[in-house]
Amino acid sequence: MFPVSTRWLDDAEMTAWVRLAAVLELLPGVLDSQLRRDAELTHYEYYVMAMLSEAPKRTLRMTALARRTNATLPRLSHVVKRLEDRGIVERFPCPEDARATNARLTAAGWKKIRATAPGHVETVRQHVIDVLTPEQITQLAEITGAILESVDPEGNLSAGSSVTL
Amino acid sequence: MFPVSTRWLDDAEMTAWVRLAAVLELLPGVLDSQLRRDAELTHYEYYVMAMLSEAPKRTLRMTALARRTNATLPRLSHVVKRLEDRGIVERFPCPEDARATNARLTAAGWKKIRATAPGHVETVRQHVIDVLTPEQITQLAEITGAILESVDPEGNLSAGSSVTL
DNA sequence: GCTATTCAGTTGTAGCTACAACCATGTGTG
DNA sequence: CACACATGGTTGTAGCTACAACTGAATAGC
Repeated sequence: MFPVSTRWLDDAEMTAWVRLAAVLELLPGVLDSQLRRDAELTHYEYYVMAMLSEAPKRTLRMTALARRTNATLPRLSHVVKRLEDRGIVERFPCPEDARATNARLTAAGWKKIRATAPGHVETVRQHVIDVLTPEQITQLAEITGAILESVDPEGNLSAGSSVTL
Repeated sequence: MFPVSTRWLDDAEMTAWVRLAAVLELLPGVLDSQLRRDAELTHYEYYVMAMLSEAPKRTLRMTALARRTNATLPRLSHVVKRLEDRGIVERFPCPEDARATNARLTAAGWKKIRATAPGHVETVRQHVIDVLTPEQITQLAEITGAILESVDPEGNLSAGSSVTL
Protein backbone atom coordinates (compact mmCIF):
# COMPACT_ATOMS: atom_id res chain seq x y z
CA MET A 1 0.00 0.00 0.00
CA PHE A 2 3.04 2.20 0.19
CA PRO A 3 6.12 1.70 -1.89
CA VAL A 4 9.17 -0.03 -0.50
CA SER A 5 11.43 2.43 -2.26
CA THR A 6 10.24 5.70 -3.72
CA ARG A 7 10.46 6.12 -7.47
CA TRP A 8 11.74 9.68 -7.63
CA LEU A 9 11.14 11.82 -10.69
CA ASP A 10 13.84 11.94 -13.36
CA ASP A 11 14.87 15.21 -15.01
CA ALA A 12 12.26 15.23 -17.75
CA GLU A 13 9.50 14.29 -15.34
CA MET A 14 10.62 16.90 -12.85
CA THR A 15 10.70 19.65 -15.46
CA ALA A 16 7.20 18.81 -16.63
CA TRP A 17 5.87 18.64 -13.10
CA VAL A 18 7.52 21.83 -11.87
CA ARG A 19 6.12 23.74 -14.82
CA LEU A 20 2.67 22.26 -14.46
CA ALA A 21 2.72 23.18 -10.78
CA ALA A 22 3.68 26.73 -11.75
CA VAL A 23 0.79 26.91 -14.22
CA LEU A 24 -1.54 25.60 -11.53
CA GLU A 25 -0.36 28.38 -9.26
CA LEU A 26 -0.26 31.28 -11.72
CA LEU A 27 -2.89 30.80 -14.40
CA PRO A 28 -5.95 30.98 -12.14
CA GLY A 29 -4.75 34.32 -10.84
CA VAL A 30 -4.37 35.68 -14.36
CA LEU A 31 -7.89 34.64 -15.30
CA ASP A 32 -9.33 35.92 -12.07
CA SER A 33 -7.76 39.33 -12.29
CA GLN A 34 -8.91 40.01 -15.85
CA LEU A 35 -12.46 39.03 -14.98
CA ARG A 36 -12.36 40.83 -11.69
CA ARG A 37 -11.09 43.99 -13.31
CA ASP A 38 -13.48 43.97 -16.26
CA ALA A 39 -16.60 42.43 -14.75
CA GLU A 40 -16.25 42.01 -10.99
CA LEU A 41 -16.35 38.26 -11.44
CA THR A 42 -14.14 35.37 -10.41
CA HIS A 43 -13.32 32.76 -13.01
CA TYR A 44 -15.49 30.28 -11.18
CA GLU A 45 -18.45 32.68 -11.19
CA TYR A 46 -17.92 33.22 -14.90
CA TYR A 47 -17.90 29.49 -15.45
CA VAL A 48 -21.15 29.07 -13.55
CA MET A 49 -22.76 31.73 -15.73
CA ALA A 50 -21.32 30.16 -18.88
CA MET A 51 -22.73 26.72 -18.05
CA LEU A 52 -26.14 28.21 -17.33
CA SER A 53 -26.10 30.25 -20.52
CA GLU A 54 -25.62 27.10 -22.58
CA ALA A 55 -28.33 25.09 -20.83
CA PRO A 56 -31.94 24.79 -22.05
CA LYS A 57 -33.94 27.72 -20.68
CA ARG A 58 -30.65 28.86 -19.12
CA THR A 59 -31.62 26.68 -16.17
CA LEU A 60 -29.88 23.82 -14.35
CA ARG A 61 -30.34 21.95 -11.13
CA MET A 62 -27.73 22.77 -8.52
CA THR A 63 -26.27 19.26 -8.59
CA ALA A 64 -25.90 19.28 -12.37
CA LEU A 65 -24.37 22.74 -12.26
CA ALA A 66 -21.91 21.67 -9.56
CA ARG A 67 -20.76 18.75 -11.71
CA ARG A 68 -20.30 20.85 -14.81
CA THR A 69 -18.26 23.38 -12.96
CA ASN A 70 -16.09 20.81 -11.18
CA ALA A 71 -17.16 22.03 -7.77
CA THR A 72 -18.71 20.75 -4.59
CA LEU A 73 -22.29 21.57 -3.77
CA PRO A 74 -21.48 23.71 -0.74
CA ARG A 75 -19.15 25.84 -2.80
CA LEU A 76 -21.71 26.28 -5.55
CA SER A 77 -24.41 27.08 -3.03
CA HIS A 78 -22.40 29.97 -1.58
CA VAL A 79 -21.49 31.28 -5.01
CA VAL A 80 -25.04 31.12 -6.36
CA LYS A 81 -26.33 32.93 -3.32
CA ARG A 82 -23.94 35.78 -3.98
CA LEU A 83 -24.82 35.84 -7.67
CA GLU A 84 -28.48 35.88 -6.70
CA ASP A 85 -27.91 38.87 -4.43
CA ARG A 86 -26.42 40.63 -7.45
CA GLY A 87 -29.38 39.79 -9.67
CA ILE A 88 -27.33 37.60 -11.99
CA VAL A 89 -29.08 34.31 -11.30
CA GLU A 90 -32.30 33.31 -9.59
CA ARG A 91 -33.20 30.16 -7.69
CA PHE A 92 -36.52 28.37 -7.53
CA PRO A 93 -37.62 24.96 -6.28
CA CYS A 94 -37.71 22.18 -8.85
CA PRO A 95 -41.33 21.19 -9.64
CA GLU A 96 -40.50 17.48 -10.20
CA ASP A 97 -38.43 16.97 -7.06
CA ALA A 98 -39.14 19.04 -4.00
CA ARG A 99 -35.62 18.43 -2.72
CA ALA A 100 -33.99 20.02 -5.71
CA THR A 101 -33.32 23.65 -6.55
CA ASN A 102 -33.01 25.11 -10.03
CA ALA A 103 -30.71 27.97 -10.86
CA ARG A 104 -31.56 30.18 -13.82
CA LEU A 105 -29.59 32.96 -15.44
CA THR A 106 -31.56 36.20 -15.33
CA ALA A 107 -31.87 38.60 -18.25
CA ALA A 108 -29.30 40.81 -16.55
CA GLY A 109 -27.01 37.81 -16.12
CA TRP A 110 -27.39 36.89 -19.78
CA LYS A 111 -26.54 40.42 -20.79
CA LYS A 112 -23.57 40.45 -18.47
CA ILE A 113 -22.00 37.26 -19.72
CA ARG A 114 -22.48 38.30 -23.34
CA ALA A 115 -20.63 41.49 -22.55
CA THR A 116 -17.92 39.67 -20.63
CA ALA A 117 -17.22 36.70 -22.87
CA PRO A 118 -15.11 38.43 -25.55
CA GLY A 119 -12.61 39.78 -23.06
CA HIS A 120 -12.36 36.46 -21.30
CA VAL A 121 -11.89 34.48 -24.50
CA GLU A 122 -9.24 36.96 -25.53
CA THR A 123 -7.40 36.32 -22.24
CA VAL A 124 -7.61 32.55 -22.71
CA ARG A 125 -6.28 32.92 -26.24
CA GLN A 126 -3.48 35.20 -25.17
CA HIS A 127 -2.17 32.97 -22.42
CA VAL A 128 -3.05 29.48 -23.59
CA ILE A 129 -4.48 28.84 -27.04
CA ASP A 130 -2.50 31.28 -29.15
CA VAL A 131 0.86 30.34 -27.63
CA LEU A 132 0.41 26.73 -28.76
CA THR A 133 0.52 25.06 -32.17
CA PRO A 134 -2.52 23.10 -33.38
CA GLU A 135 -0.67 19.88 -32.63
CA GLN A 136 0.03 21.08 -29.11
CA ILE A 137 -3.66 21.89 -28.64
CA THR A 138 -4.44 18.27 -29.45
CA GLN A 139 -1.67 17.03 -27.19
CA LEU A 140 -2.92 19.23 -24.35
CA ALA A 141 -6.42 17.81 -24.69
CA GLU A 142 -5.09 14.27 -24.51
CA ILE A 143 -2.76 14.97 -21.60
CA THR A 144 -5.39 16.75 -19.53
CA GLY A 145 -7.87 14.03 -20.45
CA ALA A 146 -5.56 11.39 -18.99
CA ILE A 147 -4.99 13.42 -15.83
CA LEU A 148 -8.71 13.99 -15.33
CA GLU A 149 -9.41 10.32 -15.72
CA SER A 150 -7.11 9.53 -12.81
CA VAL A 151 -8.25 12.46 -10.70
CA ASP A 152 -11.93 11.82 -11.29
CA PRO A 153 -12.26 8.18 -12.39
CA GLU A 154 -16.04 7.92 -12.39
CA GLY A 155 -16.37 11.20 -14.21
CA ASN A 156 -18.37 12.47 -11.27
CA LEU A 157 -17.24 15.91 -12.18
CA SER A 158 -17.96 15.62 -15.81
CA ALA A 159 -16.41 18.76 -17.25
CA GLY A 160 -13.62 17.13 -19.17
CA SER A 161 -14.69 13.52 -19.47
CA SER A 162 -13.16 11.79 -22.42
CA VAL A 163 -16.33 11.01 -24.34
CA THR A 164 -18.20 14.23 -24.93
CA LEU A 165 -21.81 13.09 -24.84
CA MET B 1 -7.05 47.30 -27.81
CA PHE B 2 -10.10 45.14 -27.97
CA PRO B 3 -10.98 43.02 -30.94
CA VAL B 4 -13.56 44.15 -33.45
CA SER B 5 -14.94 40.66 -33.68
CA THR B 6 -14.16 37.96 -31.16
CA ARG B 7 -12.28 34.93 -32.37
CA TRP B 8 -14.23 32.23 -30.57
CA LEU B 9 -12.65 28.86 -29.80
CA ASP B 10 -13.17 26.02 -32.25
CA ASP B 11 -14.00 22.49 -31.09
CA ALA B 12 -10.44 21.30 -30.58
CA GLU B 13 -9.47 24.48 -28.77
CA MET B 14 -12.55 24.34 -26.60
CA THR B 15 -11.94 20.73 -25.62
CA ALA B 16 -8.38 21.46 -24.64
CA TRP B 17 -9.35 24.55 -22.67
CA VAL B 18 -12.29 22.97 -20.85
CA ARG B 19 -10.12 20.09 -19.75
CA LEU B 20 -7.26 22.33 -18.70
CA ALA B 21 -9.72 24.42 -16.69
CA ALA B 22 -10.97 21.23 -15.03
CA VAL B 23 -7.41 20.22 -14.14
CA LEU B 24 -6.81 23.70 -12.73
CA GLU B 25 -9.86 23.28 -10.56
CA LEU B 26 -9.41 19.68 -9.42
CA LEU B 27 -5.72 18.82 -9.25
CA PRO B 28 -4.77 21.29 -6.49
CA GLY B 29 -7.46 19.81 -4.29
CA VAL B 30 -6.14 16.31 -4.82
CA LEU B 31 -2.61 17.35 -3.89
CA ASP B 32 -3.78 19.35 -0.92
CA SER B 33 -5.90 16.61 0.56
CA GLN B 34 -3.20 13.96 0.40
CA LEU B 35 -0.70 16.28 2.08
CA ARG B 36 -3.21 17.54 4.55
CA ARG B 37 -4.24 14.01 5.51
CA ASP B 38 -0.71 12.62 5.78
CA ALA B 39 1.25 15.62 7.03
CA GLU B 40 -1.07 18.51 7.91
CA LEU B 41 0.44 20.52 5.07
CA THR B 42 -0.94 22.36 2.07
CA HIS B 43 0.73 21.82 -1.26
CA TYR B 44 2.11 25.33 -1.13
CA GLU B 45 3.60 24.77 2.33
CA TYR B 46 5.18 21.58 1.04
CA TYR B 47 6.63 23.46 -1.89
CA VAL B 48 8.12 26.08 0.40
CA MET B 49 9.77 23.37 2.46
CA ALA B 50 10.99 21.60 -0.67
CA MET B 51 12.65 24.74 -2.04
CA LEU B 52 14.34 25.41 1.28
CA SER B 53 15.53 21.82 1.55
CA GLU B 54 17.33 22.10 -1.78
CA ALA B 55 18.98 25.43 -1.02
CA PRO B 56 22.49 25.85 0.40
CA LYS B 57 22.32 25.65 4.19
CA ARG B 58 18.58 25.09 3.69
CA THR B 59 18.28 28.86 3.76
CA LEU B 60 16.80 31.39 1.34
CA ARG B 61 15.86 35.04 1.43
CA MET B 62 12.13 35.63 1.47
CA THR B 63 12.17 37.27 -1.94
CA ALA B 64 14.04 34.38 -3.54
CA LEU B 65 11.76 31.89 -1.86
CA ALA B 66 8.69 33.74 -3.07
CA ARG B 67 9.95 33.63 -6.66
CA ARG B 68 10.76 29.94 -6.54
CA THR B 69 7.34 29.11 -5.19
CA ASN B 70 5.46 31.33 -7.66
CA ALA B 71 3.94 33.39 -4.90
CA THR B 72 3.69 36.96 -3.75
CA LEU B 73 5.68 38.16 -0.78
CA PRO B 74 2.64 38.80 1.43
CA ARG B 75 1.40 35.28 0.87
CA LEU B 76 4.79 33.80 1.65
CA SER B 77 5.15 35.96 4.72
CA HIS B 78 1.90 34.65 6.20
CA VAL B 79 2.77 31.05 5.37
CA VAL B 80 6.29 31.25 6.79
CA LYS B 81 4.96 32.75 9.98
CA ARG B 82 2.63 29.80 10.43
CA LEU B 83 5.42 27.34 9.62
CA GLU B 84 7.60 29.15 12.13
CA ASP B 85 4.94 28.78 14.81
CA ARG B 86 5.00 25.05 14.11
CA GLY B 87 8.77 24.84 14.41
CA ILE B 88 9.27 23.89 10.76
CA VAL B 89 11.21 26.95 9.64
CA GLU B 90 12.95 29.79 11.40
CA ARG B 91 13.48 33.39 10.33
CA PHE B 92 16.45 35.61 11.01
CA PRO B 93 17.62 38.95 9.65
CA CYS B 94 20.02 38.80 6.73
CA PRO B 95 23.52 39.97 7.80
CA GLU B 96 24.37 41.57 4.44
CA ASP B 97 21.15 43.54 4.00
CA ALA B 98 19.27 44.71 7.05
CA ARG B 99 16.04 44.94 5.06
CA ALA B 100 16.08 41.28 4.15
CA THR B 101 14.93 38.24 6.08
CA ASN B 102 16.26 34.72 5.70
CA ALA B 103 14.13 31.65 6.13
CA ARG B 104 15.78 28.40 7.14
CA LEU B 105 14.39 24.90 7.42
CA THR B 106 14.82 23.59 10.97
CA ALA B 107 15.99 20.09 11.80
CA ALA B 108 12.39 19.19 12.54
CA GLY B 109 11.33 20.64 9.20
CA TRP B 110 14.00 18.66 7.39
CA LYS B 111 12.86 15.50 9.09
CA LYS B 112 9.26 16.26 8.26
CA ILE B 113 9.80 16.82 4.55
CA ARG B 114 11.93 13.71 4.24
CA ALA B 115 9.09 11.75 5.78
CA THR B 116 6.47 13.44 3.61
CA ALA B 117 8.18 13.43 0.22
CA PRO B 118 7.61 9.78 -0.74
CA GLY B 119 3.85 9.98 -0.29
CA HIS B 120 3.67 13.23 -2.18
CA VAL B 121 5.78 11.97 -5.09
CA GLU B 122 3.60 8.90 -5.22
CA THR B 123 0.51 11.11 -5.53
CA VAL B 124 2.09 13.15 -8.31
CA ARG B 125 3.02 9.96 -10.12
CA GLN B 126 -0.41 8.47 -9.69
CA HIS B 127 -2.31 11.45 -11.06
CA VAL B 128 0.11 13.00 -13.52
CA ILE B 129 3.38 11.32 -14.43
CA ASP B 130 2.37 7.69 -14.59
CA VAL B 131 -0.75 8.35 -16.65
CA LEU B 132 1.35 9.89 -19.43
CA THR B 133 3.75 8.41 -21.95
CA PRO B 134 7.36 9.66 -22.07
CA GLU B 135 6.50 11.63 -25.23
CA GLN B 136 3.58 13.23 -23.43
CA ILE B 137 5.84 14.21 -20.53
CA THR B 138 8.01 16.08 -23.02
CA GLN B 139 4.99 17.63 -24.69
CA LEU B 140 3.61 18.72 -21.33
CA ALA B 141 6.89 20.43 -20.45
CA GLU B 142 6.86 22.33 -23.73
CA ILE B 143 3.21 23.30 -23.48
CA THR B 144 3.46 24.50 -19.90
CA GLY B 145 6.69 26.27 -20.79
CA ALA B 146 4.91 28.24 -23.49
CA ILE B 147 2.02 29.12 -21.18
CA LEU B 148 4.38 30.26 -18.43
CA GLU B 149 6.25 32.47 -20.83
CA SER B 150 3.07 34.35 -21.66
CA VAL B 151 1.81 34.44 -18.08
CA ASP B 152 5.14 35.53 -16.66
CA PRO B 153 7.14 37.09 -19.51
CA GLU B 154 10.08 38.39 -17.50
CA GLY B 155 10.36 35.14 -15.60
CA ASN B 156 9.80 37.10 -12.41
CA LEU B 157 8.39 33.98 -10.93
CA SER B 158 11.12 31.73 -12.09
CA ALA B 159 9.83 28.28 -11.26
CA GLY B 160 9.31 27.05 -14.77
CA SER B 161 11.34 29.43 -16.91
CA SER B 162 12.48 27.89 -20.15
CA VAL B 163 16.20 28.25 -19.65
CA THR B 164 17.13 26.65 -16.36
CA LEU B 165 20.00 28.83 -15.22
C1' DG C 1 -47.21 2.40 7.28
C1' DC C 2 -43.33 3.33 10.22
C1' DT C 3 -38.41 3.55 10.40
C1' DA C 4 -33.65 3.86 8.37
C1' DT C 5 -31.03 5.50 4.66
C1' DT C 6 -29.91 8.16 0.95
C1' DC C 7 -30.27 12.38 -1.70
C1' DA C 8 -30.37 17.58 -2.53
C1' DG C 9 -29.15 21.54 -0.76
C1' DT C 10 -28.01 25.17 2.85
C1' DT C 11 -25.51 27.12 6.59
C1' DG C 12 -21.62 27.99 9.95
C1' DT C 13 -16.95 28.45 10.58
C1' DA C 14 -12.00 28.01 10.27
C1' DG C 15 -8.27 28.92 7.38
C1' DC C 16 -5.88 30.58 3.33
C1' DT C 17 -5.05 34.21 -0.30
C1' DA C 18 -5.32 38.78 -2.49
C1' DC C 19 -4.93 43.48 -2.01
C1' DA C 20 -3.72 47.57 0.11
C1' DA C 21 -1.41 50.01 3.53
C1' DC C 22 2.44 50.40 6.05
C1' DC C 23 7.43 50.57 7.98
C1' DA C 24 12.34 50.33 7.63
C1' DT C 25 16.46 50.10 5.06
C1' DG C 26 19.11 51.06 1.00
C1' DT C 27 20.34 53.87 -3.20
C1' DG C 28 20.76 57.72 -6.24
C1' DT C 29 20.83 62.92 -7.25
C1' DG C 30 21.35 67.79 -6.74
C1' DC D 1 23.90 65.53 3.15
C1' DA D 2 19.03 66.09 2.37
C1' DC D 3 15.72 64.56 -0.37
C1' DA D 4 13.18 61.35 -3.39
C1' DC D 5 12.48 56.86 -4.72
C1' DA D 6 13.13 51.93 -4.76
C1' DT D 7 13.59 47.55 -2.28
C1' DG D 8 12.39 43.94 1.24
C1' DG D 9 9.23 42.61 4.16
C1' DT D 10 5.14 42.60 7.51
C1' DT D 11 0.44 43.33 8.86
C1' DG D 12 -4.74 44.05 8.52
C1' DT D 13 -8.74 42.77 6.39
C1' DA D 14 -12.17 41.31 3.11
C1' DG D 15 -13.58 37.50 0.55
C1' DC D 16 -13.55 32.81 -1.10
C1' DT D 17 -13.22 27.70 -0.27
C1' DA D 18 -13.16 23.41 2.43
C1' DC D 19 -15.17 20.74 5.79
C1' DA D 20 -18.58 19.44 8.89
C1' DA D 21 -23.07 19.70 10.61
C1' DC D 22 -27.60 20.25 9.64
C1' DT D 23 -32.58 20.26 7.42
C1' DG D 24 -36.08 18.41 4.63
C1' DA D 25 -37.68 15.33 0.94
C1' DA D 26 -37.53 10.82 -1.43
C1' DT D 27 -36.82 5.86 -1.18
C1' DA D 28 -36.22 1.12 0.68
C1' DG D 29 -37.04 -2.51 4.26
C1' DC D 30 -39.69 -5.00 7.01
